[in-house]
Amino acid sequence: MRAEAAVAEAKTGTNRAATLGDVARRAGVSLSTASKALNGRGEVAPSTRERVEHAARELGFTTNLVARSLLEGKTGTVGLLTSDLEGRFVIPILMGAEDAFGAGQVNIFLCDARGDAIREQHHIRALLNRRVDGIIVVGHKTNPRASLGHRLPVPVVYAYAPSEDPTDHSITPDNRGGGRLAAEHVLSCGRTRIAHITGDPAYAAAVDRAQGVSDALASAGLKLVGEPMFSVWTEQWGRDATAALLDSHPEVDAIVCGSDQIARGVLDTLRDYGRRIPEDVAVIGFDDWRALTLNARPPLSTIDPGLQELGRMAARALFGAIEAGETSPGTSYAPGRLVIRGSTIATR
Amino acid sequence: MRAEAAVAEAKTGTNRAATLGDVARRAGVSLSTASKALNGRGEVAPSTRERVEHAARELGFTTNLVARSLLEGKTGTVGLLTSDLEGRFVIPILMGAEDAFGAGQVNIFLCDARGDAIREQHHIRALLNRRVDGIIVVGHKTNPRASLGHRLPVPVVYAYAPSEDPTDHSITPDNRGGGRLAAEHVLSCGRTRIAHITGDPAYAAAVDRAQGVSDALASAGLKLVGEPMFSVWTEQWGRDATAALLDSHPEVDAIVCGSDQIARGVLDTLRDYGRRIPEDVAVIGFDDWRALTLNARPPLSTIDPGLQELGRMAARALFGAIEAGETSPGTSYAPGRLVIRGSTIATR
DNA sequence: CTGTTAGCGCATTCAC
DNA sequence: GTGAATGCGCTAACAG
Repeated sequence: MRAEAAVAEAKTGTNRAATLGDVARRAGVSLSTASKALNGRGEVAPSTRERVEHAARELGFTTNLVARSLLEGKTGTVGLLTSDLEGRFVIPILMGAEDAFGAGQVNIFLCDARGDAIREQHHIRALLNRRVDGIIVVGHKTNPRASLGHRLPVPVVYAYAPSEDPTDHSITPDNRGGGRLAAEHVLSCGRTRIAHITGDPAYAAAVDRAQGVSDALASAGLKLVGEPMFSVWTEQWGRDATAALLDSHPEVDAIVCGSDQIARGVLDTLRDYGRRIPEDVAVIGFDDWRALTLNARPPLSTIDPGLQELGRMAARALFGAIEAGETSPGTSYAPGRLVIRGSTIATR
Repeated sequence: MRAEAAVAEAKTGTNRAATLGDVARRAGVSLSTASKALNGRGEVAPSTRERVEHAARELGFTTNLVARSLLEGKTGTVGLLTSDLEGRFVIPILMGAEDAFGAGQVNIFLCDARGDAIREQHHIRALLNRRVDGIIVVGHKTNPRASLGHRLPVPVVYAYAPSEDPTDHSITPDNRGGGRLAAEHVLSCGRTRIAHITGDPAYAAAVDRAQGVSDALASAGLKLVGEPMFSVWTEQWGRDATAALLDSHPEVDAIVCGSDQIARGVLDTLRDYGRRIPEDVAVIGFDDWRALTLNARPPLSTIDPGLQELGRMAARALFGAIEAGETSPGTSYAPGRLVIRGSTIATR
């Protein structure tokens, strides 16, 4: 028998956890008085409250939220449905949501659909059967995704990947703004011959960031050196693309990258070709993936997409929707933030 | 009013979700018959079962697990308490646990204590109040951690970081075995002048892996070139350590690294010094952090610590303990796996 | 101020 | 085969 069970048995005469009834009996009051005393509702004589609290402490009583949930019709839980946990984007969002909720006594059910629609449906069913108060759907790309529809009995907020349905509430990173920030930064460093190497054009993130870069250059009356170079999100591509770029446009003095991984590859090839960073060529990444940026040579300037804040925003939006009984439609954008390191401004 | 509420109202005459009572009424049977019909318990006439199922479908009835939990005294939920979500170790473990449980209709509450003991206590309280059936505690280092004690009313399994208390049930990576695997591999490649560069000696993982490396060399009648080099878990240290190593022991023909990050730094310095990899020096990492290993030049051989499997083991252990009513004491080790890539065996 | 009563939604006896 | 009654643990009216 587990130790606690023994304790409970010794104290209550049974081997189950103490209930409010046990507390009431021990304190010599009724159930409802005990309830009021512990929850601070209604008028209870200070002396009784004290007695009840004492009894509760002695029995190790903790209120059964399952029972309370059944009664109140709200559970104080939400589901977080992700399509791939492996992706590193989900985690900061999850952390943000966790801490926005954490304060408010909400607990999160985590479900990973592994990118499979069937499994997603299955999880939604399970969450609804558990009577979660709301659901956050986190995608792994910023491309709009299918809506869960409006037939669900609880509010839904879409994070990272916005819903295709504009009447849903979505929160997604401001990639276009982030691209603009990156380009404006290298412009402000006096660079004028700027190239852009980025990832898979099937990702909205790649396209949006590239657009932001173009916007910034256009505002400065400039154009990109060559065309934006789209391919895959890897260091390898960063290396290869840079070699090609130096061949065709040796005059380049800054490279804005679509991701930190690509930027790492870019740095490698620049070194191999004897270009000094940032003196000859400035490099800036995107994502602020610390494991990559902090250890680069030199440390990589980048755009922090603010995912944790995005998670907080999602949690707050969902919370508001739960209170209000419905979500407000529309897409919000989580702002990115420029992080300057040695790859754009020389350290000394 | 949300769409679903409207639906429910149209169908049941109220704006709440359909209950078993609604189904029973609509099917013209009693509550208990409806229950039996839907759960396949007891003897129910095929025709009435059909009628009940039909009614349930029409009303969009889904059984309320909160009510069932209250009744059965089990919730089918478990808590996963982690001390830092940022660390990349937690995620695969979480995934493993999710999928081991997923099949069995168990849902996971995720809690991040951010490495703070107060917050940890707070989360434990919350989880117990929600009447989880068990808890998995995931640490971010493999150093033994404080036990939650045996006074909890539910079983606890410790994953990654084992409990200090040997009567708890813990599952942790076999780092010593992993170190051995790594060293045996480079030995099998014909290397004999082997060095070890690794991370923070305050981490049991560093010490255990180093021990495994020594074990393997000793079995082969060899000794490490120089002493194991301990410092921090960064690429920067990998680079610096390698430079020092090549200075003091230019004859080195293999470097076993304590992590993939360190290995990446090692590769960089070897290149800078003109050593060919793997012809002149073989390099092997640890962790199989794909973002780092696959994009290294050449791709990095490494040890996959099997964290997802560790997560599954933890989930199964917890599940067993829940059924049995108590955990079996002891520490199990999740085995690592050698992953061979181009940094130890030349590709062609 | 305190106690009695009535459910929340469901599964399970036990009679019929 | 089916249904009425009971209770899981709790809170919220109400009555005393």
